[in-house]
Amino acid sequence: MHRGFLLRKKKGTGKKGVLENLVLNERAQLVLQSIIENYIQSSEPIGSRTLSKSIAATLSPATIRNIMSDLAELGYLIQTHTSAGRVPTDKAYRFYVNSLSSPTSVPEQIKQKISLTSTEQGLQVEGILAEAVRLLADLTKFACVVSTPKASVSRLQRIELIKISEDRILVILVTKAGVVRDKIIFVKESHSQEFLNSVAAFLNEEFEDHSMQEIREQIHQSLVDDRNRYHDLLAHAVRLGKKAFELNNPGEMLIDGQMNLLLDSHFHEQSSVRPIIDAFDQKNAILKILDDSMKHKGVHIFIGIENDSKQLQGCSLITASYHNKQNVLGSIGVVGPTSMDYKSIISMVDYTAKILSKTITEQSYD
Amino acid sequence: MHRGFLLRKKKGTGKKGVLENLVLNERAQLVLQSIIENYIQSSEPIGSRTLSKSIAATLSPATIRNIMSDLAELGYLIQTHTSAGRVPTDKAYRFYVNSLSSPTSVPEQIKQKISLTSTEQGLQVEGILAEAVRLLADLTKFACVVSTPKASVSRLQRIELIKISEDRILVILVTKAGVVRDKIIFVKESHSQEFLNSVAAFLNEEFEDHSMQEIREQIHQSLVDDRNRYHDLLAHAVRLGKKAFELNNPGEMLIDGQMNLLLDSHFHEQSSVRPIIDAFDQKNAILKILDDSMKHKGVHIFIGIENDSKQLQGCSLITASYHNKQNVLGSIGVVGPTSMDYKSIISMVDYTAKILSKTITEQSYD
DNA sequence: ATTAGCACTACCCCCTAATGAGTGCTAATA
DNA sequence: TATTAGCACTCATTAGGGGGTAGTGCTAAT
Repeated sequence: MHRGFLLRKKKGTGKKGVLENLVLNERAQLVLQSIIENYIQSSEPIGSRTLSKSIAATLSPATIRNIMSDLAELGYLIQTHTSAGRVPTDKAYRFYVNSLSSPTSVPEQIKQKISLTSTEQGLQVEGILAEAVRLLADLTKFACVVSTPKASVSRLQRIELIKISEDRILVILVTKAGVVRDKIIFVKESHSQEFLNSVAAFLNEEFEDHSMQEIREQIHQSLVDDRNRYHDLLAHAVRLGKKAFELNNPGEMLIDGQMNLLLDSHFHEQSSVRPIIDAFDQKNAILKILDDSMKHKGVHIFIGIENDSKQLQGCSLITASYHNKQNVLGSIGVVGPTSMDYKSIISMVDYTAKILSKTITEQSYD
Repeated sequence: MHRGFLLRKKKGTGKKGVLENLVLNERAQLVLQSIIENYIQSSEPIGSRTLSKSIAATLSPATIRNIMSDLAELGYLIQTHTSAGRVPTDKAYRFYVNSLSSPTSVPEQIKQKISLTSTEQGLQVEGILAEAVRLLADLTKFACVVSTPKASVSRLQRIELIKISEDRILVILVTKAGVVRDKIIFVKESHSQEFLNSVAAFLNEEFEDHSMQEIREQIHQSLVDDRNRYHDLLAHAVRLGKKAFELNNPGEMLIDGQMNLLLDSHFHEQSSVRPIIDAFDQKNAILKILDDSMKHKGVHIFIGIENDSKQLQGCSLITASYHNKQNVLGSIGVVGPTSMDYKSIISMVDYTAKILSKTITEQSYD
C-alpha cells in the first residue's frame, strides 16, 4: 500500500523526501507555492502535469508527483478522490502566508481607487468607516467588516443633555475620535432644560479629554471635587453622569459586500457560505477577531481551521487595525474563502487601513 | 393550430370561455387562485392533474386544461415550454392580490414575536428602525428595507454646535421624531465655543418646533426678526444656520436580510437575484418606492413588471408607512420573489408597521 | 535522483433510451 | 351544451453506457 512512502523513509535518516530538518526543502516549497497560487487562480484541483508546465523550474510530472505525494503525507495537500488533482489544505495556506514577506505594495492603479471622500461631505468617523468598508468590499469582491471605535478607550469631546420629556433625557456623547453616540436615559424627577445645561456644562468642564473609562470610574467613586457652588448640581451630575456614561454600546461593526461571498466562485456550494452568514448575523465571533487584531500592529491573518468559531472555519479573515494620533481605534478586515489571493488582499487591507487611519487622524478633534 | 380557441370564441358572443363581462367567471377565478397558491408553495409549474386533486371544486383535469388554456390566452399564465405545467404571470399575482381583502390578522403566535424592545435600551428612532427591519427580515425570510424619517418634514427639537477645530464645527440636529443627525461644517473664521453656544441658543429659541423645510426657507430669506441685541450674533447665526440646515442627507434607508434572497428557493437562478442586489446597492429605485408608499395609507404592493425600475421587475415589494402622532415618517417593506406568499407577508408588514408606529409615537418628543 | 512508461482510476461529457408529466384536440357522455 | 375520457404528441428529466481525459502510483531505466 504505502510502500513507496515507506521505502523513501527508509532510505534517508528518518523522513527525507522533502523534509530537511523539519523544514520543507527548497524545491518542495516551490512546488507547494506553485500549487497554491494555481489553485487560488483556478480554484480547481491541480495535477502534476499542469504544474510542470506552469512552474518556473524544469521538473517532470513524475518528479512533481513524488513531491506532491510527500506533501500530501505531511498534510499540505489533499485529494478529493483518487485520480483527482490535489488541493491545498489550511496548513498549506498558513505556510504560504508565512512565506510572504511584509505586504507588497499596492499597484498604482488600485491605489488611486483607494481614497476616502466622506470627510469632504462633512461626515463623521462612522461615515468614513462606512465608506472604507464599502470601498474594500468593492475592491476585493469579498465581504468586509470594520469595527467602530470603542467608546471606552476614546476621550470625551463633549456631552449634551437634552430634555425630551418629563422622564427622559437624550444624551449625546461626542468623542475626540469623532464618534457621536446618542441614547436616552430615564430619570425619576423632571429637570428643566436650563438645569440640564448646567449639568452638561459641569460635566464638560470636569471631564473633557478624559477617557470614558476614566470618567466612569471617577463618577462611580464620586471622586469629583466637592465644590460648594455646585453642591446640588454635583449630586445630580453624578447621578445623571452615571447613567449617561454607562457602557451600553456592545461594540459595533459595519459589514459590506456579504453578497460577494455568495456570488464568489471559490465557494462552490451555497451550503458552505451559510455558516459564515450566520456568523455575520451573530456578530460576536467576528467582533472578537477584530478585537484581537487591535492588540498588535500590522496585518493579521486567520485561516480556516485556525478560527476559534466553528462557523468561520470555512473561510479566512485578513484584518488590520486603524488608529488616530493617540489610539488604536478598531480594525478593518476582509472575509473570504480560504483560497483567496492572499498576496493582493493583504496589501489592499494594509493600504486601506493606512488610508483610513490617515483620514481619521486628519479629522480628529485634537 | 389555435383552432380550439377559435372554436370556443366562435361559439359564444365574443369571448366566452372564462370571461363574463370582461371579468373572470367564478370558476376561472377559483382555478387561477388555486394555481397561484399552489405555485407560491411549490414554486414549480402547476399541471392540470395536480390541480384537479388539490382544488376544492370537483373538476376533471380536462376541464381544468380548458380553463387554463383560456387563462393563458388572457395573459394570466405562461408555460416555460410546451408540455410543462403553467406558471402565474405578474398579471395573475395582481389579480390575486386585488382579490384579497384587507390584511388578514396575523396569527397570535407570530404576533408575539413582533415586539420592539430597543426603546427600553434607550435607543433612538434609528435603533428602533434597525430592530424592526431585522425582525421583519427574520420573520418573512426575505430582504427588508425601511426608510428613515426625512429631515425636511420633521420638526426641530434642538440644535447643538460643537467646535472641533479652528475651521470645523460639529452640528448636531435632533428632531422631534427622535432622529439625531450630525455633520461637520467648515467655516472661514474661528469661533469660540461660548459664541457657538449663544448662536445655538438663539437658533433653538427661534426655531424649535419648526420644520426643517421652514427653517431653511426662513434662513434663506433672512426673515428672522432683526433684534438689536443679537445683531452680530444674528449675522453669524444666519450664516452658520444656512450651512447647518442644508439638506445633505439624501434620504437614508436600512436594509436587512439581503442574504435571504439568495438562499430562497423561489429564485431558482442566482442571476435573477443579481439586479435586485444592484438595486439595493444603488438605493434610489427602492427609496423612490418607499417614498411613494408614504403618500397613501395602508399596505402597498408592487408586483414585478409594475416596478418602474428594470432591476426590480423580477421581484415584488410590499410596503407600509409608519408614523408618529403627527406625521407619516417613512415606510417599511419586504422585497421578495413575485411568487411570495402575499397573504401572510402583507399581514406581517401591516402589523409590523403598526407596532413600529406605536413604538415611535410612544417615544416621540411631544 | 530523476524521469519515462505503463496500468489504473474516476470524473466528465455526450449520446441514447426510457420515463413521465404535461399539453391540445376530438369524440363520447350526462 | 358543458364536461370528461381518451389519445397522440411534446419535451424536460433521468438513467445508463462508452469514450475521452486528467489524474494517480509504481517500476524500471537513465
